[in-house]
Amino acid sequence: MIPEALLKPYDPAQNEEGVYARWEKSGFFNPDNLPAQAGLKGAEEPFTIIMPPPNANGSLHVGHALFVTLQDLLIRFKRMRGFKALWLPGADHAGFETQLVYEKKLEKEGRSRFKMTRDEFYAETLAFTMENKKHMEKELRRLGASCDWSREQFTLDPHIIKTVYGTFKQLYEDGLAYRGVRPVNWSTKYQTSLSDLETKTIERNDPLYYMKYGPFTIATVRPETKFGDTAVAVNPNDSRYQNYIGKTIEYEGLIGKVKLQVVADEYVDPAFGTGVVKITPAHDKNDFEVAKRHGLPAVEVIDKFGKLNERCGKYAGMKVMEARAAVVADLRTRGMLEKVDEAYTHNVLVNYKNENDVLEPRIMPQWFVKMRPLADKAREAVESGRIRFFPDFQKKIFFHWLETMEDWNISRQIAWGIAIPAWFCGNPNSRRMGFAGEVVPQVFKGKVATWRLRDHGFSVGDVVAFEDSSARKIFGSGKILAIKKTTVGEMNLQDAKHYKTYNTREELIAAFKKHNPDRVVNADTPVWSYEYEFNPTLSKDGCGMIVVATDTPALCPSCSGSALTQDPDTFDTWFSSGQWPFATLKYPDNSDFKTFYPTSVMETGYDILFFWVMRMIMLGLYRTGEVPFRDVYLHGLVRDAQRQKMSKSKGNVISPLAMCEKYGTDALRLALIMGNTPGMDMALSEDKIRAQKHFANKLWNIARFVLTAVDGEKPSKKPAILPQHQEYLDEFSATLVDITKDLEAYRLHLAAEKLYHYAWSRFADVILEESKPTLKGEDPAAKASIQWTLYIILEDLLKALHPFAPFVSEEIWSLMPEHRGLLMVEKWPAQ
RNA sequence: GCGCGGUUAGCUCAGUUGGUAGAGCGCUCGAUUUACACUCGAGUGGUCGCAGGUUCGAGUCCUGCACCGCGCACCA
Repeated sequence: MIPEALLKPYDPAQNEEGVYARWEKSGFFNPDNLPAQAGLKGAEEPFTIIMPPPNANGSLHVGHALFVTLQDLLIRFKRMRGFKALWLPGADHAGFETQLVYEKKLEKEGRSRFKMTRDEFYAETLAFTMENKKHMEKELRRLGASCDWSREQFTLDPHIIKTVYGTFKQLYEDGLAYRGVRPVNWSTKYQTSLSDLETKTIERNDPLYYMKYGPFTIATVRPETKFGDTAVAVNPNDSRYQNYIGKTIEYEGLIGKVKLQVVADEYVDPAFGTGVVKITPAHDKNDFEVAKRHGLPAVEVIDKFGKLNERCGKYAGMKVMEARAAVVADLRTRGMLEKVDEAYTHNVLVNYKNENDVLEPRIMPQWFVKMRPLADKAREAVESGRIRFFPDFQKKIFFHWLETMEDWNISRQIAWGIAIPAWFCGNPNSRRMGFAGEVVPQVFKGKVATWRLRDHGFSVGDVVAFEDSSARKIFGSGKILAIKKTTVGEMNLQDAKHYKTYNTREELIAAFKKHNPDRVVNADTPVWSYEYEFNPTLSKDGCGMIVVATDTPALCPSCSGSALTQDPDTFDTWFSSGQWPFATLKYPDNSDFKTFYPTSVMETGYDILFFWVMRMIMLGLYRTGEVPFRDVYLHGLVRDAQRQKMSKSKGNVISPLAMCEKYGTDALRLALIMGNTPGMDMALSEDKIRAQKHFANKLWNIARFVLTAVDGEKPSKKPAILPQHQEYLDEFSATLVDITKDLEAYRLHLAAEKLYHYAWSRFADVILEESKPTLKGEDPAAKASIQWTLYIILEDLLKALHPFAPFVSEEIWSLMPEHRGLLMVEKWPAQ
């Protein structure tokens, strides 16, 4: 008998939910339950994919559908090949991004996070996120994700946080995480710093102002920062300005007398503007670098709200653009504005999530992770082939990035995230400096020499904390008595006790170099010498100790038991998600970690190669000593039929769930696989999805035809097979071997296309047609031969198609005679 | 500026190691008591961006150029 269901047309929307429920109920998504059935390898060899946790702040988009399709394809394929296949799902709290989404929601309701307490805001965002997480999980099921829900993780789960804390503590103790005062990308709108990756540059038109600076004219787009100038710079080879180098210029500025040193630096392009640059180290990254090279102080003039501060005289309190207009107007009245180039185009740094949020470079105390040592190991892992990239060319982009990378700012001033496990004794911004000499339990006077810019800005009379050279231990506090500038060449060898006592200048220079390998040190390197009075108990404001711990420490271990204040900042979400592979597997002791790590494949979009993949490689290698995954498969972006980026505002968004309802999940999945080359963007149109719905229907009808041909019975034993039919079987076997090779080599699109063409153009259009006369004919031997052949091919075809079109294949399988088990755990039909 | 891709049929794209140019959609003509009209058959349509080179043979390998896209770094 032919199953009645098969006689009706195929209706994916009606079948799919039931099929998914059967899979989930079977427990086979959990690799621990996989049967050691005949022919399987006993499900012992692991195959692991950690799912990139979708942001739990909205609906799944077609990009999510793509990764679900690709990863589910790989997992189902390996599961059928007998592997202990684990696909571990998760959800991401997505720190800054979710905060933006939630703030937008608040804005619509006429509310603002700045009018809420931090805890209120956190609680509301958490509730919002957990609600979205539920939807998200439902949608993943709708897409057919055969992931192990029993192992699902959320980025704010307590054990994840514990792992993240452990990594941070280790980085801190190894000197790779440090609290530094360096320029960061500051968002005045959202009141947080952002990592370099969270920024983008956009082209903008701003007037270029030519202003008088004493004897010079200087071109700038930011005249309002002039109050933070600490020098002017020229190119050392610029003949026009040779006489000024090293001199100090003096002139009457807008808010009083200005004295600026003239320095020579290669950074200055003599061909641009007038060849003279104002140096504003506190509000420009390049200027900061120049300042570092020449030992110039950094003077902050813009506060965290983007307003000019008290150093700016009558301009204090004005916002940047307002101040710019005022300064320009005043310069003009006083004849200090030479000209204005209105048609000047340059690039400005903005928030990558909001182009209207122009970022302000500011020097702030933040947490940084030293990239160089981690990057070198990551590079080695890829160069040696321990991590492979698919497609291979993506690794060149990866290498290029590793070369140009700067230290990673991992602290965010946002509420929605994992709190940083650092505690300050006293003011978190209390200033610290290196310590000279031995620790002695009594008051004494001494000298310390340092050239690190982070130690700048001290004045006589300041109370500072003294730390050891590893910047981890605080000895006590001191009061600065005098500050003197000198150079390494002029330094008294005994003054440099901070770095030990040296016999020769070469030894001293070598020690400086060792202390900071990133920097060129020679006899001209500027050094500050601080005379101080050290007092181990002097502690007006706590001792300044920073405690990094995985559990909340009680009291400061350094000074006499002062209370500690936790760092109010949170981690960059990528710092925690960078640890996702080993954190989700519960490093280091859980059996999951031991079984499934290193994982097999990391499948994700090339757009987060740097944000995520690179960080996982670096942090995974650092924490576990092993690569987090062996293969990286990078897919491209899904664009619309005209290759335009999909966006709500353009109205060209294809909603994956709507497509599932309309054409079936299999159709959507097939459309996302076929014609999608690894690492390249793809164009997706509704037409393409519709075409794949036709394919699913074709399969349904193939099954109906074959089952009709065998009268609904499985042929009981193999008859003598006619040579022509044997050819059909051999040809199909060869196709399956070919497809298997494609899948193993991540040529997923080719595998799908070959199966499609075999099923449709070969099996249906030729073999089934050719079989018709035999089936109707009078030769029982030939009939038995073709019946057996058709049935076997259909079985294997369904198995091979299952990873690509899991729903329709499983549904047909369930309608086949004598099939009790699930197709998803059948043995793959080729070696 | 540095780096990475792309350029193949009207459109969107495949083409794994060099061996007679492919798919889907579209278009034209035809078929029909059919497993399937969500169908079948036939056809239309390409000097594979340009110029050289290697080779018996190049869409595929090498060199140069052009255009498009992306990433990084950016001139105040």
